[in-house]
Amino acid sequence: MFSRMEAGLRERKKQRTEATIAAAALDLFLENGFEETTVAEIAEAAEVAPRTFFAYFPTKEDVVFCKPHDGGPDAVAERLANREPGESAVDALRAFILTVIADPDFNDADEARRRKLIRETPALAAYEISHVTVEFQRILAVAVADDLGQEPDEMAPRMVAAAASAALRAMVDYYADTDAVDEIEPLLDQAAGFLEAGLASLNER
Amino acid sequence: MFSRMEAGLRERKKQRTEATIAAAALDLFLENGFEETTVAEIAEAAEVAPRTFFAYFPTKEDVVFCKPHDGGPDAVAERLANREPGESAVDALRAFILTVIADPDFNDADEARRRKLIRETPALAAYEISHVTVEFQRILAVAVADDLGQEPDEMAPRMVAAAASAALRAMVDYYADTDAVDEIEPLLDQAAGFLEAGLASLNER
DNA sequence: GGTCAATACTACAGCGAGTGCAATATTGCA
DNA sequence: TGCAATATTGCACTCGCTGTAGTATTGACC
Repeated sequence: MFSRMEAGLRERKKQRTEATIAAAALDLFLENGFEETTVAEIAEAAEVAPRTFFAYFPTKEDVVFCKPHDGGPDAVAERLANREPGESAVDALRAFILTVIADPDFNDADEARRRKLIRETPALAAYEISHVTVEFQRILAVAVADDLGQEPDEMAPRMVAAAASAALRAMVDYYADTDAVDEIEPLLDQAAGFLEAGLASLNER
Repeated sequence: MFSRMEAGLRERKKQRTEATIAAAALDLFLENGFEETTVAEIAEAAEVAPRTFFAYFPTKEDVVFCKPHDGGPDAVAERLANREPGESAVDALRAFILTVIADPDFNDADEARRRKLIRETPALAAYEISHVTVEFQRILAVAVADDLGQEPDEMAPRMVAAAASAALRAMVDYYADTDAVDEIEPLLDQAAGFLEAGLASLNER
């Protein structure tokens, strides 16, 4: 009755079903491609009715972005919110990214293939850029606004957050394109320096 | 026979049909919303068969982005390519934007409603961000690479281009949100300053 | 252990976007 | 006028996704 049951059988089974569907979907996507895989096929592989897929995931795209790992929005937000008083938002972000890419989960082979799939599938790239990125910008804007002593909905924080988000994305893409001929840390330093310098210019007014 | 006929009757009629479909679509979108409007309805309004719609536009979204006006990709590319030797890419971009927003076409009421529709329709915003923006970044990267004496596919130009694109988008969104309580020119100056300062930091290495 | 309500699952019917294909109408040119 | 190119259409189909209503499972309480 109380909704605060630690883990009812029902709840656990739902989670297992969700995980099964997600795993089946990812397998098929990686094997045959995202567009080439049909929801009916995923359902069959997961041994559920096609209709059930949509009880767990609102769209076919969502199943690729349901992972709570690799520094989801909440993790960044927390790291930025709890940063040391002297630490700038950009520094905190830089530090956070370093911890994320050092995480074994991030360097996992399946995780790498998943990111590759997203990058190479227009529909997934579009989804990520217009869902994940927007949320990311909102979080960044809050931290930057704090640094600047402004509100998050003012021009400067939003602009810096947008630029930072785009710069990081460009960095990741570059890293992926060049297949790690460069190390990522200097790239990150460049990006951080770029942002800090821009921020300083905004502060000078 | 030669494809260099100035304007065959056939060609002109095709253009007219395309314009008719686009106009009918825009009208319906603005009246009833993008999602609420069906391709069948558009076709009916334009007096063509539903199938014909897809002979002119690959998707329902494309019909919103077929305008050659408001500084399409080619116009920016040309302005950046033909800039004065002393003029930086960011300066040229800044100047270009000023001419665009001064253009009567840009301040046209229908054009404003079209941009509003795009901003407020998730599917259209996603389309724009993942088609228009990507192209825009490519163009910017070329110009920035020129300034930096690097290749367009290197890290710094791509990052700056991505940041610039995002910063400008943030600026436009801010401008739209606040409904022009601020003037746009100071905002543009802020954005340009931000980018120049960041660029300088990349150059110092 | 049996009963009952909540809820997870499923089948079915249907909508809208988008495509391939073959038939038909229109157009430009000889 | 007649012919070839091409524009337009109708049709049948796939796929993502939704509403609805019926069935099965589950957990709590007796």
